[in-house]
Amino acid sequence: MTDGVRVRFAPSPTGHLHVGGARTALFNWLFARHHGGAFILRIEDTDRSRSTDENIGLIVDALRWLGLDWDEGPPAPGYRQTERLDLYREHAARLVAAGRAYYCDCPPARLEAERKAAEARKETFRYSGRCRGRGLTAGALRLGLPAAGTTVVHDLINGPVEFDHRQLDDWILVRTDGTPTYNFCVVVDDVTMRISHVIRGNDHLSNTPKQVLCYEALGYPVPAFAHVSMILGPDRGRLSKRHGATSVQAYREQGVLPEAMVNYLARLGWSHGDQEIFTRPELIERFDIKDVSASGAVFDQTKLEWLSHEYIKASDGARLAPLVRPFLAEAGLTGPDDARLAALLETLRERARTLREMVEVGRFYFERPAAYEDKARATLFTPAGAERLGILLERLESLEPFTAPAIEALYRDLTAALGLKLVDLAQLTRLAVTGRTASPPLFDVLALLGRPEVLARLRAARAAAGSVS
RNA sequence: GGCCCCAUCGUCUAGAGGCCCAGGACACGGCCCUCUCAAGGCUGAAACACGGGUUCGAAUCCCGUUGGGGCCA
Repeated sequence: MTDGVRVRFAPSPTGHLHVGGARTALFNWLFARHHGGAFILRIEDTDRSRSTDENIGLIVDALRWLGLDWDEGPPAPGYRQTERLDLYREHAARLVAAGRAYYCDCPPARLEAERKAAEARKETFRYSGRCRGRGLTAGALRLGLPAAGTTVVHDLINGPVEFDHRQLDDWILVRTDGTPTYNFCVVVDDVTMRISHVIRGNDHLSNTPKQVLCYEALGYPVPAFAHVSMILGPDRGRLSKRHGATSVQAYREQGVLPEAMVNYLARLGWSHGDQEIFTRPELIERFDIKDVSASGAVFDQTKLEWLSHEYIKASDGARLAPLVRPFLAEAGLTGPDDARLAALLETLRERARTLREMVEVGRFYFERPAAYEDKARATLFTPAGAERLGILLERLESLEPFTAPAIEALYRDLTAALGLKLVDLAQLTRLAVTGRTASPPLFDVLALLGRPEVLARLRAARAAAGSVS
């Protein structure tokens, strides 16, 4: 039955969209699209102190940037837990009525003391269940679990995982103050949204048996589960801020292309033979939750940047131009019109891993060099260098047409006439025009810059070379 | 501490008992190309955590150990 697939991504809006969350969202989305099912976005904002509307906006933006569209969810009403409190209350009441849940008035201080005592005896603390059957009508609501037996979670990634009921507490569904707990909300939400497959982080696997028991107590069918491994930092610990950028937004700001991010995240813990690069349709077609790895994966920014580079190389200047604009502005630069910008970017795409790098590498296109690389300046801007710049200035002034092939011919002729190597004049010119020793092919750069600009830069360089000596 | 998950090159992974003295990719080294830097081509180094089983045969199955992660607190 592949037609009833309904999956969800349920972030807590307590911050940016984390790459781990993004990957979970992606796997859900791919699963839904592969099976022609529905992808639902739900906001788990019961932690009001840390959940903000601003964060919801951030997460929504990040998902949109990644191209993960949802079939149900915000801005439509009813997809935020704070809007669903009645549902939780209603289901809690049903469990009480069915005798599957009971109230407990054990003071937290006493439970805490028992916990400490158990710890001192090196034992595992488990709530005793002493309030069960007392017929209380107030307090914390607990789900009565079977005292013996096991619950098996049939996980699509990890296989069957068995949990012994003796290890499980009668867990709290609703706190004494009336607020439902996270795990209970999740069950009620998944049930009422008719979720068929729960694809989420590995960190929820341990809570799953309790949830399964809750589904059963409620008389609902249990969905299929797939627990995706966590994303790790270089030290194999949970990926956190101290490892560097962890939010999707941060990579977006670095100028990583969204399709690269998606491709990278997809390949992190999932694979399809030896294939590394996937188009979105390929991803949808080939994705199978069963092929997702059960082990944790280290986030490798270098590989992400390699993919970003691959996608940048594959994009033409016209596509890149609008994407680069914000990065130009950020660098305090103003670019030319789209057509011209596109032409410039053509020479940059093989040399930049990110959009931001593109601006750095091509900076000279947008402003005259503010300085020359020191070392090169010392060896190239010599009296002889100044003289050669003078000759170049003179020749270039009358060159017709001012195109890359013509410029190259001029350089080759002149090089031979002066008994030099092409590299000698090329590097001298490169430094003069770009301020650096590395750039896109020189003759293309000169042609793109145009004669007036080239001459102006050569003159400035000649002056600088003259002042050195 | 108890329970749960995980374990192939530095990293992401292929591998579902013989095709593997382990393949691909990133990163790294070398060579080629070349006006520089890239890109590209070729090439090199680099792994089955350990110990027991099962089997004619194990990276692949089982058990244990170690290590890492998670949940409960």
